[in-house]
Amino acid sequence: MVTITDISKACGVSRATVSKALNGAPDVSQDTAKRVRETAKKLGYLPNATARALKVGRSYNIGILFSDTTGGGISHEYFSQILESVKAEAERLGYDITFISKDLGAMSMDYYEHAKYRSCDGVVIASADFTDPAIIRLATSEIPTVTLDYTFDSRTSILSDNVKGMEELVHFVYEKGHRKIAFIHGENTSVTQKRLVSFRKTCAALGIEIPPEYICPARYHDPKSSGLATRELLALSDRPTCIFYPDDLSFLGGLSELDRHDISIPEEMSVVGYDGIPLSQVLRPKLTTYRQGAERMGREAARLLVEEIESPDLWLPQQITVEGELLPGKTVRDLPDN
Amino acid sequence: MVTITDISKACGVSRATVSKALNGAPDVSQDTAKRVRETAKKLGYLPNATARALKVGRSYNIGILFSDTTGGGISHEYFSQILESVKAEAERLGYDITFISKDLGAMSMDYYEHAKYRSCDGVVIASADFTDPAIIRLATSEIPTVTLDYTFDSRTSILSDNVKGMEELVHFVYEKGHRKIAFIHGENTSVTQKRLVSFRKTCAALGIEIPPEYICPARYHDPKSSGLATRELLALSDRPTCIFYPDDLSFLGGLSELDRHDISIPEEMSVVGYDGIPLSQVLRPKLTTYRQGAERMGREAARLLVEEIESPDLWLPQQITVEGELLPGKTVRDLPDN
DNA sequence: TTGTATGCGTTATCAT
DNA sequence: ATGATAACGCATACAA
Repeated sequence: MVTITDISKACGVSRATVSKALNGAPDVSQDTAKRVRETAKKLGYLPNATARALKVGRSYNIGILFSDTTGGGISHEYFSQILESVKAEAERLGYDITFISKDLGAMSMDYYEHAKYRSCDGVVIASADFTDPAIIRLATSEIPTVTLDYTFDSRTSILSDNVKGMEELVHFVYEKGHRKIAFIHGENTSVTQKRLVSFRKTCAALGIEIPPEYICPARYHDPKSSGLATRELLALSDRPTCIFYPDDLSFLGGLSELDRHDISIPEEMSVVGYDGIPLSQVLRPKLTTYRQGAERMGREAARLLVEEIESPDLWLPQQITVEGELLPGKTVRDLPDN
Repeated sequence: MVTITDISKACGVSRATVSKALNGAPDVSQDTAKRVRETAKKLGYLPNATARALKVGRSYNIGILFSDTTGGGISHEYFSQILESVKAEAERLGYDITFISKDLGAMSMDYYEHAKYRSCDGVVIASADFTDPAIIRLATSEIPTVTLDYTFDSRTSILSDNVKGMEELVHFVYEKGHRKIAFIHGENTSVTQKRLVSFRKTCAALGIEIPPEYICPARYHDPKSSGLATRELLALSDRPTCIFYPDDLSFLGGLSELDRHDISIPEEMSVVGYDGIPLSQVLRPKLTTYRQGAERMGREAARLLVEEIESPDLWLPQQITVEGELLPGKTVRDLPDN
């Protein structure tokens, strides 16, 4: 391994001077600076991020946290898109990405400890159970964090615009003539609350009354539970004409159930998803859904985290809301009357 | 930050003793060991991976490389599954995962330099253009590497069993009575070569003759190019009865094209994919395809890499082939005669 | 069994 | 403009 010592010997200057020259310090002559840079290149010198981190107390390394509890793992397209955009933006800003998890090998540590252990300059919490004490510990620690789809006090967060998304979807199906709309929702999280309230509020504003049995609980990214909810909805004496699913993947559970009852989409039942993952637009008929701005969310998360890391004195927590886009699809039928 | 110095003061012993006690060295009394561990816990001590890495020359950090050139990005399900399993196994063994890329911030470096810069103990090359000089440099360097779906000389690699996969698919459609089988293949890589040769060999063994115009070039994970290839196949005077696609995603391009010609699957055209990503089993009709053992591939890659890192003297390069599984699906029609 | 001393590669402070 | 020195936190060879 080539170190600054090697360069200093080759150039006949001290290690301090080499370090300065390499970092563009002003108090070194043009001559030596040039000579140092050239020999560094010639010898194939690479800075050692580990040594530098130890010395300067900054690792230029940010953690990213995906806990798998709610099916929010990396392989879900929404999250893999976020991962990809966080990674791209962080790298653009000179930071590497490392995964933060519980229990590394034999050592048992929680998220906070893992992040400290690796000297992460900050952490993006991309998918997690925000009631988990380990998550709370990290998010309320001295380590800069940015959360996605959840806000901690005095912390930066990036929020998908669930209120607007739900509004647009409800308006869309309303325009098509639907008045009997059922809503299958995910676990009780802040995201769910926002969507549910927005759903109710928009319906109320449009003068639609939603009977309680039209609101069914299920779990995110779990087709099976949405299938069960669908079955219950189909058993009602007064069936809805349109069903909202917690997310695109969950709709697949509903799809199987509707198949089993020989109910065709959208002729006999209209359906709506959420997320707008690529899969949804490949189904036939194309799913009517709302695409979340995952790419931009990841980018903003990385950008704001690095801002906080690099200018802590100028930093203020902020909540950024990222709008999505309605994908009309073909799964909502035009109702003749109403 | 709590360091071993803090513990040594609190316990009234030297830092060396603390270090030994914490690492379970034999030459420290039960008493002090216990006292040290307890105060460490009480003070909330966490080892500093950076300092340790600098000292011992091991970072317990492995790099993972996804270059996006062939659509092999993280958000493709095959690769996100690999990422997830590499991560899980590495963490089980006490290693963290860092992404390796080109060009970190202002610094321009290649993959090898990035890995050195971060002191990675090894790198898993999961998806890459293996003709890229930067990849070759990394894979032939002194850094331990494991490659997926490509073999470098005297290096460990994990290979999906493309020969067997293609064999099984050809036999499957042969049993269904198909004799006129077209094959759309991806870019010219070693994977493509294996699949193509296996396709030809299996057909020959079954006594099927494949006219040259039944073999069409396209690109992996690029529905558009497979759509074009499909169009050409449909324009032939003697159409095939079954089309093999380079991968499940590419099949979607063929699907659009078949739609445009009002050709129904499988009644008027049978089709076969490759990869067996979850998406393929959600399509209707379910796609006939071959699922690669992505989860196991990632696990083996991490396991063998760590073996090489930890026991370089006992290490020998090896090629591990991971079998997949045929998913019958519903897109291959039973031909009445033949 | 415990402690002293040293160095990993780098940067920062302070002389020169 | 340059260099000597120390320090970041840790682990280890060696002395006590």
